[in-house]
Amino acid sequence: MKTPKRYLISAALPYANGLKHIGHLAGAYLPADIYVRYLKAQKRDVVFVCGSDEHGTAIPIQATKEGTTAQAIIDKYHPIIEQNFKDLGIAFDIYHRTSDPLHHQTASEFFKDLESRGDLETKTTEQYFDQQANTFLADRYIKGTCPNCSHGEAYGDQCEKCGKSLSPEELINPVSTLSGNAPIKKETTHWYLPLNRHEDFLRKWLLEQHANDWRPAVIGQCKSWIEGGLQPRAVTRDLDWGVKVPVAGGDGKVLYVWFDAPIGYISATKQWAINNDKDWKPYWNDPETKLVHFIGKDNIVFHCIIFPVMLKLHGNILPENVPANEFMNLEGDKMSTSRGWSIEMDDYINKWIKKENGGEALADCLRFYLNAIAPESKDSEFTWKGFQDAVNGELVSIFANFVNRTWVLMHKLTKGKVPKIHIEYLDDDDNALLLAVKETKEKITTLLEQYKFRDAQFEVINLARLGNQYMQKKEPWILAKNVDTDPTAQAKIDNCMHGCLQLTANLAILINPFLPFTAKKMCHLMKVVDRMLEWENAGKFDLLKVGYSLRPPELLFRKIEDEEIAAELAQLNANAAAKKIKMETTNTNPAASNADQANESGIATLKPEIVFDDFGKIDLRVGTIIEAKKVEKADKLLELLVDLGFEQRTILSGIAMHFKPEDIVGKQVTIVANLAPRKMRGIESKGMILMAEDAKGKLYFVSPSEAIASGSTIA
RNA sequence: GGCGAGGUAGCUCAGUUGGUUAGAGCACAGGAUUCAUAACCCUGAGGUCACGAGUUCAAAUCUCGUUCUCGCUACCA
Repeated sequence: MKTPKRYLISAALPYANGLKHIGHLAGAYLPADIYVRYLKAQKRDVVFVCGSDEHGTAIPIQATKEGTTAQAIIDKYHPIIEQNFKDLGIAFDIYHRTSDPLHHQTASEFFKDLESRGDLETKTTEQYFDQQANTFLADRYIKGTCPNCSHGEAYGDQCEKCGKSLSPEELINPVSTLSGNAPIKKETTHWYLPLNRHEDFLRKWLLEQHANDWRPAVIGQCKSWIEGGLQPRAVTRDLDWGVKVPVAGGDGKVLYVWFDAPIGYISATKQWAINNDKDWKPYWNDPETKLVHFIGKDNIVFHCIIFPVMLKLHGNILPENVPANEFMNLEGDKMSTSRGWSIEMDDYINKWIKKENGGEALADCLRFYLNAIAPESKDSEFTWKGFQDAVNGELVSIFANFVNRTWVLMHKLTKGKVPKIHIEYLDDDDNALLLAVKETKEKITTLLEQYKFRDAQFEVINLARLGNQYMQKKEPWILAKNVDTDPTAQAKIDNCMHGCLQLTANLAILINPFLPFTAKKMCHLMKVVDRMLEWENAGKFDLLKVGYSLRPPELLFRKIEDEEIAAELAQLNANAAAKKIKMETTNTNPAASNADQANESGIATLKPEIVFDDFGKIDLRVGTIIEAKKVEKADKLLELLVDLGFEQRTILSGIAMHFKPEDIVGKQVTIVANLAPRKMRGIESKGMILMAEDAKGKLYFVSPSEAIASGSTIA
């Protein structure tokens, strides 16, 4: 394979609305960092970009909630996240932010370019509008009951309780978070990216060219999208937080956050170029540049479908690969910051690294374990016990112990110096060791080029294991007892120690992409400069010069104690319990903890007052369910035949998860009889059945207290 | 409901185009050793490859069906 002229490596822009957890780290940042460190050791021309994603609707919402400004929020989290990455050895060449003027300018120009060439369409649709606040409501500004889990405070784009992605239309009882009023629908015009125009391109590029060299999950997901029929996607929103739409008619509108965020990779590159007096253009325009996006699986569609279309239209290069990782779970459950079930990078840093017995070594311990269980092909699971086992059992016992016993022996048996080689006593074991180092280097190189970081790291540990075996076989501590009687003993000791020392130097080079702090410390022990860590030096056995005296032994890592693990587990459970109580007391479902006062804070904010005439428009009737069956290909819909006395109608209701069809036949219910018909799943529904819902999401029919004639009016 | 990815030893995972007794690490058991952070080294035990059919001389691998987990997506008037 031809070596690319240069590389542009990106890691997903973290959203600057809070702390990021180790799942994020394992998903995108750590693999990206390993790859970049490897490339740099290969002396390749590479730029590693990242930055805070600071737009989107969640941030101003959060600001309102916390009584502060959007700017204050991003100004709070941007530096923390940036520092967290630094503390964990994630070495971006630039950590930029999308609120920077340079980014606004870059994103603006990008949009204008596409718009001027007719690559965007405009479309007028109805969107939720808050009359009191006189503004359109972005997804995040609408709250309501989650249709999936019945959580009372789901947002228009996602329910934070069950994590389901939503659209505002799906919410039950939508309410504006600005005024507390129910929103109305109003027309608005937006720009769209017509993905449907690029189906052929995507098919060819993804499904033909990259069918075999991209990860199956990535290709599978893309295929699913393409086969499902590509739709134009809105690229603007009615909002005032973000990059202003820079063309006529764009007043009061900003670029949709997903449109502007990936452009952040480009503006970050520009900023890097300015800082380093370089030209950014080849990194995004020259086909000889290899572009790789590191992301989590939730980002696949944006990076593999939408952004590539944007790049193609704008005349940029396309990603060579998008090695998306799956998710990392924690102790048997999904990681979630809002539920308190996660390990924040910031917490880990404060608890483990910035402690007396911590330090950079503990950063490498986390890197080691996260990479060892990286969810490269399927979801994986972080357990504190697993962390302890991996660190104590492999990193300390195999790797660090080899280095330590080498150092101790070297000081005991060869005066703390690199001994000379006695060629006449070299044997097959010595040759095998050298050969193994060379082979391992090749293996690791191949694995890294294939984004198989977990396997690559395993090979390094294996090489250290081989070192232990080599030393065990040579037994220099036994030979040392015979130095006086056996004239060859010292020579054999020298050869063994020489081999072990050169192996250590090689281990430092090979472990460097994964555990940079450790590699640095090993350089310190060996008294060599960092340049020794260049990849081309791996496989050489003359890295440490004969006669050179090295530093006294020093442990690379400490062991993780049982009590520390127990404390973390206790903390995790305490956090989750605390968050749970908080959620239950602050959200709309007090009944979960106090069933007697179910309406303490109300299921939803009271809707705005209406006049009697408004009410009079609604024709409520008593109906009797005479038939009920499940709608095919729908999980939640029941098709009901309801007798209204004067006629029988088909009414669809989303209650299939709560009631079995046979159990509700004969039930009398309240019907909105004059609601406009609506087609769902191909069946027309003429009316609506009223349901009451309790705090736990359980549904109840609203029925007359005694049997009454079907069709009776309700007022 | 549709689509995608998974289900392999107690745990975490490998298994290339179907080819002898299905691999590794951890954990476990036994042995050996003491230079080393009770570390290392050797040996061992362990799996109906989710389940059921089919294709084949031969299936963890290919086909179909069933089932479970995760993700995306549709349905809630």
